[in-house]
Amino acid sequence: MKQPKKKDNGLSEPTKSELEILQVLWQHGPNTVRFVNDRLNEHKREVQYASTLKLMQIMAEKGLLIRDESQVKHIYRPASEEYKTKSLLLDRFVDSLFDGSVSNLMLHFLNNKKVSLKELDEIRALLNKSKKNNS
Amino acid sequence: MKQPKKKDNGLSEPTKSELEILQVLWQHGPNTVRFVNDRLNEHKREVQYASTLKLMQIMAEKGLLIRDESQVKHIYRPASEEYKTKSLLLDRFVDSLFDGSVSNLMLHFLNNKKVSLKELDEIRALLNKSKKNNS
DNA sequence: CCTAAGGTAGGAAACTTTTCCTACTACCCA
DNA sequence: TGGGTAGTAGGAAAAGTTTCCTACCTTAGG
Repeated sequence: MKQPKKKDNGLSEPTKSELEILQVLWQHGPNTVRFVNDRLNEHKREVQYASTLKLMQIMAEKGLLIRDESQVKHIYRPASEEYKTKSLLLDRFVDSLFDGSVSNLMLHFLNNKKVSLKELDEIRALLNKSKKNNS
Repeated sequence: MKQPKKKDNGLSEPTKSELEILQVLWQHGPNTVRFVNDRLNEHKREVQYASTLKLMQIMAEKGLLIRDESQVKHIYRPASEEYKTKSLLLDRFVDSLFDGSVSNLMLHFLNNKKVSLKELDEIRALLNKSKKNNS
C-alpha cells in the first residue's frame, strides 16, 4: 500500500514546472492537457504534449491536481486554491530569504529595484485599508 | 576550454542548499568549509562535512563563490553581494507568482496572513521614507 | 620519524525533476 | 469500415541536485 508522496491536501510545494501548470489552471479554470500545453507553448516555452501530460498526471498523483475522468478528455483542476498555494510559497520564500519579515522584503525591494510610483501608491492604499480593519 | 556553467558574474540562481551556504557566509563573512558545515549542522540540519565541501566546490566552479586557496584551509566568500542575489531571487519570485507586482504580493500577504501591526508600521515607515526620496 | 587529525579532490550513487518516445485506445468521418 | 486524428498510459532516459565514500595530502605532536 503506497500512499501519495506528500499529504493529499494539495499543500505540498509545487516545483517550478508544476507551478507553471497551476498558473494556467488558476487563470483559465479547469481544463484539458491540450489546453494547458498550448498556453505553455504560447506564453512560456516550447514543450511537448507528452511532457505536459506526464507532469499533470504526476501532479494528480501527488494531489496537486484533481482529475475528472468522466470524459475522454480528462479535465484537471488545482486541488488547492490559488491564494493558499501562493501563501504557502510566499511564506517559505520570506522565511528563507528575509527571516520571515515582509518589511525586510519591502526594504530590499525599495532599495534595489525600480518601483514605480504607481506601485508605491497602490501599496499605500492597501496598507491604509488594512489599517482600518485592524485598528 | 570549458567555461563555468552559467555566467561568471555570480548571478546564476542558487539552489536551496546553495542558498543555505550563502546565508552563512553573508552572515559571518568569508569562511572555511568547516565553519560553514558546523553552522549548518547547528542551525539547519545534519549534513556530512564532505557534502558541504562538495557543494561549496561546485558553487565555486559555478561562480557563486570565490575561493582563496592561498592557505591550506581554503576560504570561501560569496561572489555576489547579498542584496544583489536576494534581489534577483525576489524578482524571479514576484514575476512568477505575482505577475511582477509587489502590490499584488502585499495584497496576498495582507489578506491571508497574520501580519503583526508592528510589521505594518514598519512597512509604512519604509514607504514614507521612500516617498521622500522619490518625489 | 611516525602517526593522528583534519584538510582537499574525485568519483559514484541516490534522489528529484523534467522530458519525451512509443504503444495503445477512442472517436470522427469519408 | 478503415484510416487519420487526438487522447491516455507507461516506461525510460536525461538533467539537475544532493549526499557521501574514499584516497590522498599536509601539518602538528609525541
